[in-house]
Amino acid sequence: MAKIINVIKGTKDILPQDISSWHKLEQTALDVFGKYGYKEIRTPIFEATELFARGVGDTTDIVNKEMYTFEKSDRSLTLRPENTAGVVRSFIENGMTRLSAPVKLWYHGPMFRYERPQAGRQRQFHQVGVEMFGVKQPAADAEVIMLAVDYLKALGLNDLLVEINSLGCPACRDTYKKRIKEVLKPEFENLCDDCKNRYEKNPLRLLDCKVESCREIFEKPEIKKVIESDFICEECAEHYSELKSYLDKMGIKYAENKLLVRGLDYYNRTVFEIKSNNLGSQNAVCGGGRYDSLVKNLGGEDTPAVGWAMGMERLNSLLPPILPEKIDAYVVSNYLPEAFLLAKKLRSAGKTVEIDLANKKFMKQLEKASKIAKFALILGEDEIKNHTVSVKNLETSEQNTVKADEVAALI
RNA sequence: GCGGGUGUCGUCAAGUGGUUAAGACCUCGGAUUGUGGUUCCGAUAUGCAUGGGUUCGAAUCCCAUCUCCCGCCCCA
Repeated sequence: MAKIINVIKGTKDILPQDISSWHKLEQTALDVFGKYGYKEIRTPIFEATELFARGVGDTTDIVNKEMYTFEKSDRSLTLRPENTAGVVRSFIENGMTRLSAPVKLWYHGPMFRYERPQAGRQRQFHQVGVEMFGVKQPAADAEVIMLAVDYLKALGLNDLLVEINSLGCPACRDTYKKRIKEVLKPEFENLCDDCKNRYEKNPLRLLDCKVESCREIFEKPEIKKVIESDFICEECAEHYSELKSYLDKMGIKYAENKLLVRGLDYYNRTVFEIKSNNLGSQNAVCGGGRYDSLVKNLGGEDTPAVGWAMGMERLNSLLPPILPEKIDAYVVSNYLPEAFLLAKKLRSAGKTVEIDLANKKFMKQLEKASKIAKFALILGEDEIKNHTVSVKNLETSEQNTVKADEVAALI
């Protein structure tokens, strides 16, 4: 035998026995998002590399080490590692700025990141997400979070934790970063390697380091004071508290998490995650936030926006498995032309029908029928002669011989 | 990218240096050429992730590579 070829590391087949859950995720998205006025958008799976460098941020891990990038005719192209940049690109390019705000879009599809695979993390994975453009008020943040919770509820997922935080605007965040860096400067040499790296790249990330020695440093009073200070400016604080009051009024439970930072550069003000305890260490099913400067940074008109994405594989692993359903009927016959005609008629009437195509023995056909179908439709010499079909209920073993036209009504 | 574990049929597995690699499920065939789902009989790994090595002898020991899993980093 020839050597077999395996799937690429970090990718997976979605097999027929698992496809129903995927349909459920997609159908529920269509239903729930539709009710909020979201329209589906499908953008290409690869884009100009520059889109992600400028959109996601060229200091992020995603852009720095996780992208599948290739050259073609002097152009650098990249398999999308996430879809916000692509949707924003399309929003700008197709003049959606001119549409009456808010513009509400949703998508689902494969994303690609070159990471070490483990539970809940693949190199090709799928996301479903929403983006809302044109509303700067915190009501938009609230609705988008509400939508996420609604979607999860519609899937039967209630036992999840919503965490929120505000990163402030670029101005107040920069001040905060500077103060953190200042107060930590004398301790720099004592930080772990990861933290030294974060110190330069993303000081906000320093705060949730798990290394003991770092934790001790952050516990020092003068440092703790800076870390825990409310750095965000008045306007941002108001935006944040308004969001919280909406969530309170809607009965959406959430926890505030000051350490919630998120790794994509484009977020400002609201960020949030939805977590599960049943996912191992990759415990976030949903992540998102506000990104008011992204449209402008990508060459569009200054347009506020907010959105989120969920990992569909992670959602799937939280969903109970869907058992395969039996088909309506299996035609048991060694008279193929007649069997084809019967099946065709029933399929037109909306039934799911299969036929034995291999001319197997009667008993084998019936055995097969009992495994996969609710009814066996026996079509033998006698039945054909009399234009009848013997309809056998495979659960109750009841059997009736009826006119061929009457079969559809019985199954 | 770093650290730890793992890998025997389509699936779940026994086997820890000595001749033909248990068993179960699934699949297929027969008992059973018009009545199934129960039962009974039979078939199915010249091979143990892959490639080397040690040995008279390797699924079993050693080395390398790969996979998947777990943790870190990061993220959905």
